[in-house]
Amino acid sequence: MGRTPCCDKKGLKKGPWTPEEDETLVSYIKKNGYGSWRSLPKLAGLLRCGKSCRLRWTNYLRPDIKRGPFTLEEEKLVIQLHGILGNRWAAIASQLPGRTDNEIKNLWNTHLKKRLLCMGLDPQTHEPFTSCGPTIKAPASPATRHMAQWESARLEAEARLSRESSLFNRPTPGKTDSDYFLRMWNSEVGESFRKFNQEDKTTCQSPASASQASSSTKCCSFSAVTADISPNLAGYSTTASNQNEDMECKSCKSYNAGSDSSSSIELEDSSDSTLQLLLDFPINNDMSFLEENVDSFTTYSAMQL
DNA sequence: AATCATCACAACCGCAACCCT
DNA sequence: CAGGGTTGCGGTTGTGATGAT
Repeated sequence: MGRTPCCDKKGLKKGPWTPEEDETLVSYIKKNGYGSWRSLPKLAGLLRCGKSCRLRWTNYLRPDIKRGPFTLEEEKLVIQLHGILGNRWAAIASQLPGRTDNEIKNLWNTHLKKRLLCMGLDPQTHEPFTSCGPTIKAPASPATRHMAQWESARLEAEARLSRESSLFNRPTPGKTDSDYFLRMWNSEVGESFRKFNQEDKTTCQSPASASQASSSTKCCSFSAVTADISPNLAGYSTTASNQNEDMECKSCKSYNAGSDSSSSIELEDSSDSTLQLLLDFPINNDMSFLEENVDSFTTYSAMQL
């Protein structure tokens, strides 16, 4: 139907790679780089299609691949980023050095998604389910939406930049979206955004004490992760645990087995999980001004209620 | 010990965006 | 500008490993 598969040529091998094939591919790329995936298999003497070679290299053979289980920090980051970016695995992977999009996708589908479901959270929206499906939540504050859009664009640009810089044997491409983003950031639009934040900071009061409410949680210790990401999620997990403290899904159990440091955690109360998510996000470049505005945004958010 | 179910992850497929001519 | 080729991405599948019965 329609498109013909790329590997339907007779003689091309499919399925798992052998150590010999790996060796051939690695030594060829080390020596010659990967100019064209299409022609690479022929030049390297592999009976594989270019697509298969590229996948094998990027997901398994690349020297900077970090193997082994994901750490708690990495899982936190994946959930944070998924909340912002959705199923854009490549963009998420660009923020986790040594991890591939495929690996993260697998992690999400086999572990994290189930854990969210187990906690009664919609894996797509990260919002609690109600008996009639996902909760319809009041829209985030304008500031939050604005920040989320910029953060999403920034991550995308960063992903592209890191991809481009990693292509050690490929010609430098022309103008890209990242160029565009950087131009935008330095343009009037970016300026107005920065100004907006600055004004917000000066006009808003100090953070309300509303964020002081805290409680401990006992249910799925997965909430150790979600608590850091979103107070809303953590708060919900507490509620869920009250409803059925003995109920713990397999996925959560396996998670608990790997982490026992989270039996009790501090939770904050906030109406805007997206805002908190962004504020929790590790920022170490010129977006650092966002951190400076934690107080004002928290207040702004509270004022929207 | 055998069988079945579930899990984990590597690999494949097809679409869409991008690039080049 | 159009069209064909190439690459990147996300969804899905296949299969070996592991656990449960």
